[in-house]
Amino acid sequence: MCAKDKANFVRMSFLNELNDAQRAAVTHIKGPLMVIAGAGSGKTRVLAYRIAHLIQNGVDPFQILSLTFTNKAAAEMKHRIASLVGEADARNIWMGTFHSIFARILRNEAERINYSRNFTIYDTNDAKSMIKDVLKELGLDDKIYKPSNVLSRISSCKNNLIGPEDYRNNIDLINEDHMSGKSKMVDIYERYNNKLFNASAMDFDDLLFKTNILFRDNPDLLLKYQHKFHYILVDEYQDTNFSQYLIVKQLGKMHENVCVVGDDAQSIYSFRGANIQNILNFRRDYPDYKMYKLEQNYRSTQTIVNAANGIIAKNKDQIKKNVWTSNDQGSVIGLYKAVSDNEEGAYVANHIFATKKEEGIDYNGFVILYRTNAQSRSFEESLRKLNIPYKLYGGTSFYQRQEIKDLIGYFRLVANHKDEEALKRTINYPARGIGKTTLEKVQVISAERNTSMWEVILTPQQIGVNSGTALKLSEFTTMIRSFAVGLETAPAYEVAYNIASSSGLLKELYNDKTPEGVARYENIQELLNGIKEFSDKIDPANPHKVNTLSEFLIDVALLTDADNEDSAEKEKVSLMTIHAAKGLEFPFVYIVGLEENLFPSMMALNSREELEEERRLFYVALTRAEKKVTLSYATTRYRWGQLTYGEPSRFIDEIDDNFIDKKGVSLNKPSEFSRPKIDFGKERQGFNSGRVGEREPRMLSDTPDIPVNFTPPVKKDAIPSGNFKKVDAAQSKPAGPILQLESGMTVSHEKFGKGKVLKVEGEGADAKATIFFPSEGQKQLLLKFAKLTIID
DNA sequence: TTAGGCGCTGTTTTT
DNA sequence: CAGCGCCTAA
Repeated sequence: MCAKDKANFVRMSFLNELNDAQRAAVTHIKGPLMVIAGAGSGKTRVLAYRIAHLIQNGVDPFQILSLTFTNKAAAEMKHRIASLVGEADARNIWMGTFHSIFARILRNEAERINYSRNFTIYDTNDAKSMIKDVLKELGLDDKIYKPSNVLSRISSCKNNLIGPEDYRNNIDLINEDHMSGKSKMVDIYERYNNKLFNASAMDFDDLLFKTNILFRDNPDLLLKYQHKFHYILVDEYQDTNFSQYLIVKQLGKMHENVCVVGDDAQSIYSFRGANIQNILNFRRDYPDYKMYKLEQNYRSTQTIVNAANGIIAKNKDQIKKNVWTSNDQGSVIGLYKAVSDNEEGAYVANHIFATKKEEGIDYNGFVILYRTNAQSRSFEESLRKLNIPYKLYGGTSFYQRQEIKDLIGYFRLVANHKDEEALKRTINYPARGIGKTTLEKVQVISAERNTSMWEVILTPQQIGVNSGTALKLSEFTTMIRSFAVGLETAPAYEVAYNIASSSGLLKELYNDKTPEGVARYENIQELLNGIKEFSDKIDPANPHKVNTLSEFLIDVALLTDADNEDSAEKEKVSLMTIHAAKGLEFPFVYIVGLEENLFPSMMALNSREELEEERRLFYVALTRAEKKVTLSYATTRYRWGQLTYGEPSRFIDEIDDNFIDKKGVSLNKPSEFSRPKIDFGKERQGFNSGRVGEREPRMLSDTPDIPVNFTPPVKKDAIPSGNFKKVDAAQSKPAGPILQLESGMTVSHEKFGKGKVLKVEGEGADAKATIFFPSEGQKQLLLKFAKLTIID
């Protein structure tokens, strides 16, 4: 078979793998199209095949712009396309997240918007820190103007392309601020933007905002990119915001070969400005668009598909579609009620261990999904106890760690001297006697002169510090400048290593022999190793090219450690938030922490819209599963260091009884779903002293034997939590004796004094008594918490 | 100027 | 519980 025939053969065979709707979407070449793709309906496959199909029909990969939601999705897509059309073509497609693609374009065209191509991308922490500085400069109270609130308001403005000027002219916004007592909001916004500019920095939203500005103010450039991108594809279209929508619209104007793929039922990013409206806008902008609906689910069992359909049907806002599957019925959804967050962790870990054995499937087939990152701890601990390897996605990512940010701070400052957040971070770490006082002076002067801090410390004599400090400042600027040698020309690792060691940072960490210090040193080594790898990588198309630190820095702010796929794909259980799981699939899915106020989140109970988004999130979670879903919740949980009581999530009850097995729960606790509410208001102090959970009976019928001398692989990515002591302490502390009370007894309570027992219910750990205290009235107390003594 | 201790306060999801 | 800002001692 010659190459051409082979290509034809491949094409024929991959088109045959598609169903009618999929094939129609893939082979639709010219003109706008929208693909509404139900969960598990082969959306990624359609996108990948469509791109492959375009290339096979003579489209130059350089003319294809494919926008994905995460870097990971982009990498996966490239991989798939490479297997269809070959590595060389796949590499040349413009594929990535909105943020990374347009950061790249902004760097290339930086001078058009008065920026240097070395601009820094500020992450959320940098941005918040800058907001705090703005508040200080304006003399505003950060209790009223909470930095995170301010930032999210600014962010939503930017996502809707409302700049400070527009804000000032927008009566509604100004009124809103006035009503809420935050009339200075617009001043903060303006000054914040100004400071970003002085620091030669952009926040995440700026990357999109400034792209719009760039295209608005430079028609020639817009034309250039319109010409360039003959074909545009947008994944997860339901999660794009207005700013992104407009970029796509502008770029697509010339060829109108715009393909958007999405599912309104999986829209879970409205907090980030995502707007369903964009789907309607698309219809308006391209009246002759074609729509394809992918409704056959290939991923999940009938049980899962039907349960998920039932859930989403409870939402009012949605595009009607009929997701179905011809897969097996499969097993019912499991439900487990745990008495504590730790016990929930133990149950899930044990269940995974047992299921793996039973099904002969490896650990990659399992995922634990939770609503908030903070929930990961109990699962990590339980998995470690069973020596089950796991990988934690999200959370405090590698790049967010203090020591990593410190070193990258140096890199950033070297590349962009104006980077104020980097300067603040590095100027006195390691300590060089440039303290708070000096820094404040510098900040005040730079604000007065409307310039960067770097500019100010270049001439330290002018800022009224003593000569010793002035000397230290000029030593610092000299050092930073010396680091810049080779930034654009030498291999990244050489420059990076020199900075790490000459700045004194490496030594500082090396000298710290505490366990945390050692871990930090190792993390720095890991970063340096990563840079070494980057340096050594050879581009086959350009083998003599040097990979510089400047290039390494370009995308570092946009990386999350989910993108650092482990080189060796060792088998591991995945732990992540539901948001992070979007687009992924696993045979066995555990959705945990299904409690009111946690999932749905307490923050989302104020409106129908918010609750519906939580419900879509639950829908996304369910539809990640291929074979089996297991739900769990805990009746008690530590939140913010406090023991709290939870009720089962409403979402559990929203699942049709045919698809869920509630036996495990009702056997333990017949009255669970109608458990009387207990007012714990006054007893709270009492609860703090007692710890629950750890010593509860496990209630597991299938608890596997735990291998005693299983040697755990040392896992770098299994993040040391350093928090084991506390758990162990809690475990070894025996539970207070549970008194055998009977009604009629007189007892004494630490806080409430003497009281008379009226009623005793339940047994063991769950026993509770109704007691009448003359001073307090009638109380219901759980005996395992209440410190009671029997008087007679 | 720095380090360390104390008390206060939020409590979601992410590029 | 964590991360912070504020205070004090050296």
